[in-house]
Amino acid sequence: MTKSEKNKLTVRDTKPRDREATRARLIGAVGTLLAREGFKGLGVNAVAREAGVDKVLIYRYFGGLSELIADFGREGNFWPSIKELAGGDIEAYSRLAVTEQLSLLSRNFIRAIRKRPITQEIMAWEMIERNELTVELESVRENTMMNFFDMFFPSTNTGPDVAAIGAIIGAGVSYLVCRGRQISVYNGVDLQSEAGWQRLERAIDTMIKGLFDGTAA
Amino acid sequence: MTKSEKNKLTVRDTKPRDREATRARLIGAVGTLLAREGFKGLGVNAVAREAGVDKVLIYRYFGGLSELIADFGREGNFWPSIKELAGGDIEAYSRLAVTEQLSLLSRNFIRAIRKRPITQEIMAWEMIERNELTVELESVRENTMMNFFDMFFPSTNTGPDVAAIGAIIGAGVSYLVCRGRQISVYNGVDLQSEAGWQRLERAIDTMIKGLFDGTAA
DNA sequence: TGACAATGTCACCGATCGGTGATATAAACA
DNA sequence: TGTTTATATCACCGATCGGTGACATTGTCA
Repeated sequence: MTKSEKNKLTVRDTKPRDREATRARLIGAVGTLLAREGFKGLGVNAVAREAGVDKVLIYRYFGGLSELIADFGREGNFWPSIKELAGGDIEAYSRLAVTEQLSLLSRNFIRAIRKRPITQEIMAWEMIERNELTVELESVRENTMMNFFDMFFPSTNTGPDVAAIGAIIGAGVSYLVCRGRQISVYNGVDLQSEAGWQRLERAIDTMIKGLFDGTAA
Repeated sequence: MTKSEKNKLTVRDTKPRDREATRARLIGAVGTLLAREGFKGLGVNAVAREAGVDKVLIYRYFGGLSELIADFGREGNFWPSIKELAGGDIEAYSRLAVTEQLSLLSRNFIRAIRKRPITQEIMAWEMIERNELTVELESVRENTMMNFFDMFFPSTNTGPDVAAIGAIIGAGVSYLVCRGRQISVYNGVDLQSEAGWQRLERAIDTMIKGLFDGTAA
């Protein structure tokens, strides 16, 4: 007896027929898989297997894996908001001195990135290829960061180039957080201990403090 | 007539029998493929195809793709030496003031990384997985950077934490260089123009200058 | 010359990939 | 009740992957 013949005789046990629930299962599976395996094993077969659903439903309900991933990207809170970066109270933040603002921004940014493993995975994958998730994160990030800097540190012709400095520090933090997933020491700093990250926070504070002391305007 | 039978009748045109040349072709193919396609398409089939050689020779001569990649890693000049980072003349570098030393280090580091596309590719891939190439680069980098900082900026209990600051800036530069391969703007800074990189160099100089001005020792 | 090792080519294996057509089942509706 | 439609499952396709065994060719050495 072939499998086809057997199929016609046996009774299939099917999932409850609920399109929305199935869609949700698939979207959830993308997140689970991304957190557990990373981007590398994110294919139609793997996602369907993880969701406990047939892969053809990915094509039927989303059009393909790209669109499914795009839907997943739209649902997530993958990048900190302006409010989160400001520490929760934008009004209070705006009344701080510039050095305190930058210092607090760095601290909040570090915490925001460190507690988002999926964001770390996406940032790592941004280095390799562009897909629906990475372009989504790219645009959200660029908009958020630009709005934040325009709002609190409008560019002037005098004084330090705060945007460029923010780029260096933001990029450095992003790199070190992602890197800390694989190695423990970078340039002698422990990336996997709280002590190491406090060291980095203090170093950033030192740099920020120096910017507006002494000679600079 | 089956292919096997046909094989026995036809005369194969073979490559010159030169083990070392074939090894070199394979190692070279890894570099070519890495530069053109990146890590993603780096498999036994692709490498053998690129080298114009049968893939079984990868196993016979190297034991596998891992060992081949490791051999490739050992041959390359993927990370700048202390001398290159110091600007070519270690003696002259050691006589500079600390701020000039750090400023020059940053500038040389940026140039060293920007002109090494394969190093960029490896750094990007370090975020995703650890393999023979990434661990090779990791250890070379950590040793070089640590030796450099121990040699010129021995850690003290007073003054700024130069190692941590170097980690932030080095990581930031690494991130931005790799990122510039995919996108053009990060936090408002153009990563694909010389003007953008000059902006970043100036921003780094500003930060370094502030460290030893004013209050800090 | 003949035996043997080194070098290179080829066919094939099982696994996995993205993708699709046919079919079974349940729910909705006439 | 019978028909239709949406939902879910399965078998299968061709391509590619890493990996291996069989075989052809060349060079070496006794």
